Amino acid sequence: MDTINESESLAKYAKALSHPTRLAILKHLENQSCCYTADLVEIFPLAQSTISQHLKELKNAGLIQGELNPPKIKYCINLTHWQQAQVLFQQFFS
Amino acid sequence: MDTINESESLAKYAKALSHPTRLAILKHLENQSCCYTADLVEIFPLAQSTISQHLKELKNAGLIQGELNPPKIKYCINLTHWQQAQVLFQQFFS
DNA sequence: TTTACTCATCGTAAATTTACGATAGTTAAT
DNA sequence: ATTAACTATCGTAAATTTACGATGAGTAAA
Repeated sequence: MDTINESESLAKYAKALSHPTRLAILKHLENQSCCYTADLVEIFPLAQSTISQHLKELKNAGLIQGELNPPKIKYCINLTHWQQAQVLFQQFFS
Repeated sequence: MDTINESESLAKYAKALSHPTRLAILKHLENQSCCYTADLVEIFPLAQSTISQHLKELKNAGLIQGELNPPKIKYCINLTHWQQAQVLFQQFFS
């Protein structure tokens, strides 16, 4: 990956991490490994649609992935991109 | 620092890093150690006011600091907060 | 004091983000 | 086929972000 794309990817990941709710969702996914939207709606004082929106952004950034488990959707961390983000932040700060 | 403040700090740092221009500014400061606003205006195809705005956000996030060097202002990385951010991201991804 | 230089701030417009309630879609069970 | 459960999407309003040009503030030199 060239420098330009690295920078764009890093900005993309940083944006995904730039909201406390999304950080908390990721933190929760780290502990639980996976969870459903409804679990998060119970935890956070936010509407279901708002949680869904945050999940969508995390998914678009590549940090999580949704696995169909009808009628639920099980969200997990996307380890590949997660580790890529880890490396990019690490490189950036070193 | 407790978990709540850590999360807020991390979100704040992530937000500062969430724009490619700001990433590039920080990258440049890493290499040059310091620079002036005018230097950045020459490098980036953006108005001076826009650069100044990005610098203000980086300063508010604590990642850089401005040192008066009249009539210029020399911007440098704030090593204390920089390292704090580094640790927070590192902790988050581990 | 005037001029020149550097940078911040103001005012503003367009785009994006964040939140909500309401609605639609999907699948399993009845 | 209907219903129930779970989640995404739509529509929308308020807030924030990003960009610009214009203006203002501060200092050094003439």
